[in-house]
Amino acid sequence: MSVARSAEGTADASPRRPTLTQVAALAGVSLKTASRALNSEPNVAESTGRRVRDAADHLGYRLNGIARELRRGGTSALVGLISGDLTNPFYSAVASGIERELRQHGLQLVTANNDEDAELEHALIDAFLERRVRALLVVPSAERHAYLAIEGSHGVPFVFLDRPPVGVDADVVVIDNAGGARAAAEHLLTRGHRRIALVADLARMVPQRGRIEGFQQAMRAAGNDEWEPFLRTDVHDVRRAEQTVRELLELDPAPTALFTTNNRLTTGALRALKEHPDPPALIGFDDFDLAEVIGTTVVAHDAVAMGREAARLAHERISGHSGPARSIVISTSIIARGSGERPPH
Amino acid sequence: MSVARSAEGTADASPRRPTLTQVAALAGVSLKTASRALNSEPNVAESTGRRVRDAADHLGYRLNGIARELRRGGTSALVGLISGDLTNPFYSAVASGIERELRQHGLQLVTANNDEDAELEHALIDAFLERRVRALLVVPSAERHAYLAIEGSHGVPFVFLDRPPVGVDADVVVIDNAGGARAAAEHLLTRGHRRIALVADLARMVPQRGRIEGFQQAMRAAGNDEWEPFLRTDVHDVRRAEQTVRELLELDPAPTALFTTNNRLTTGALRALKEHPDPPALIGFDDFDLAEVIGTTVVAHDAVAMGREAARLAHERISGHSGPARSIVISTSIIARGSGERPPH
DNA sequence: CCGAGGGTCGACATCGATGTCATAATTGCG
DNA sequence: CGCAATTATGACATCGATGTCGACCCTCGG
Repeated sequence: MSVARSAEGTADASPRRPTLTQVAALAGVSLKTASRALNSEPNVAESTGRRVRDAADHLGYRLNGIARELRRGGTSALVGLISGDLTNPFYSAVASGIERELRQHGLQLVTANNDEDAELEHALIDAFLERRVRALLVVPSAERHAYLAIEGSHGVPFVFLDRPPVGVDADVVVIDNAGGARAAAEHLLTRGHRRIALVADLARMVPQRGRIEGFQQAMRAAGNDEWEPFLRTDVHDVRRAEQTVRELLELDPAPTALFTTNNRLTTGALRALKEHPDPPALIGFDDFDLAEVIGTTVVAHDAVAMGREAARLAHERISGHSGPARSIVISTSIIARGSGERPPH
Repeated sequence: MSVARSAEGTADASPRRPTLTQVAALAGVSLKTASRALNSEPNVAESTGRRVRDAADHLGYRLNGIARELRRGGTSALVGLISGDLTNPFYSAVASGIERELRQHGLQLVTANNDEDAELEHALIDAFLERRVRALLVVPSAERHAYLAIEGSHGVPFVFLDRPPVGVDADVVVIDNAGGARAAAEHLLTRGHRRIALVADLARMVPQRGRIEGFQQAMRAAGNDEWEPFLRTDVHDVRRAEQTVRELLELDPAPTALFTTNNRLTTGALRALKEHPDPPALIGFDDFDLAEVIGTTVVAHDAVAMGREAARLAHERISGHSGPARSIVISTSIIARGSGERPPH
């Protein structure tokens, strides 16, 4: 798989954009003086400055940021983000947090979707590095990132979000997956549930593993093994989640509670439970807009803050901070809204 | 308000990234030959090519896209998107559609949030133009865009989404707002509703006006004026929507149906109706993930397609298409899920 | 009246790549 | 075998801006 390195393009019957040289010519000054005037540098006569600015306005001149960046050291003011599809509210919340934080530092966000494909992700990283991004934020799909090792030494800071990198030492911001899952499990155990179904996404993904393991720990600590027949992993989309939950509820005995390990799976579960006469208790990982309306108990966390923190780490590195890789953990909290408090039956 | 033009930055104890000159030196060839080898141009001896590639690998060389772009005509492979906050699923769906389409053409998406502020929007547009984006996609907040007129003549294509530009002639992709609203109104009228509340966002925004007017038209056509006391506009956030709906329901007589003109307002309405014993009928503009679960009737449209179409138009312009401004209308459809089919009482 | 110092301004090199054109080495063909 | 065509390579200009440095003019103090 390859990412096109340059856009195709033909066009250009359109007039070329004026350059600083043309502005200077029109104003009757040298290139350098025009540059000084437009950048408000000192030692430009008042009248000269005005002539240059008038000429620039007249021509519709706009500085060429590419040329400036090249001269200034071949590095742009862009920060790249590689994540999954933005229609997933988790990713868009992260992107939003990043964008806001970057803007405060005069940096701009470039986004790309890795389609959860490791090869595409690698190609996108290459493309971003060629584009000389100042930093790269990645919600990785790839299993290994050893190929990035050399990058660190060349000074492009990487920050990983949600999933730690494998084979590289880099800053990372993750959610307290195990803690959140443990809390959810205990929430259900406390209310007397024993047959608790765990519906999880791809077990190869680290956050999912964390949630599964946190849940297991809590069960073990409570001496409960009745949940084990109800473990379902590698459920990756809404449809399959719905189907999986339907099947779980037809078992005999059926589970009296469900824990779904991300927003997609929770959506699927809600569809399956929609017209159920006597629904099991439900807790979902990831909060969502209408959870309050539906009355869904969730393990909430602040995805926007996650993006913000990642951008902050990146900015610190850009500004010269060097030191060992740092790790930030975003805490979780249970928000009880009813579904998680239904008793077993 | 101003957008920083270049990132601050100090850093740089880190080794500088190797240049093509260094690769060439290590391989013992000229700069140009190294360039040819790495770009797989013809007329490079097999052995020379290998030496150059080895040298490049050895140094961890990566092409400087900024320099290349400058040489290639001072224009990048970036396309800018300026919209509202990505945590709003409408904007993130649009962004997702854009990103997917652009990627197919080797273009990359740069996003910025205008915070629904016209001045910031203007500054962002300036910043993007300096960065020499190939095209700019805008979900505008600003009331006027006449200041862009000169840009068109300099060849940076603009595409406006959701809201048509004012004072400029440019491609645009909009939703069939009036049609969707009319359909919603008729849907309710057909079921016998007369006292129908209209809860709308800022009336100064064109899409909102379209929805309000479509609704009004349908009411007029049906000879119904009983809805007029229940018109509420300029409700801009979830909290106020919830409050507004609560107030509406306390009126005597109360409306028997509600039409909310975007996803935020629908969310607010759903909160207000949450524990209502005898809720009014409800139709919301914009579909959402859990609408099916909650049973909310909506005026749906395809926001991802909207982004895709906008990106397509932009790409056509980039590729040389010139011609009059085009306008694409995204159609809407009512998805009946129960809430909109409740009878009056 | 002269030299120092500061204010204006311009010539030229430079960032890192690619395009053009010239040159040397090789091959091809009659 | 000799001359044209082809291949392989390099020198140099170039994209559009900014940094360096020096030239010039003016004012001011001694």
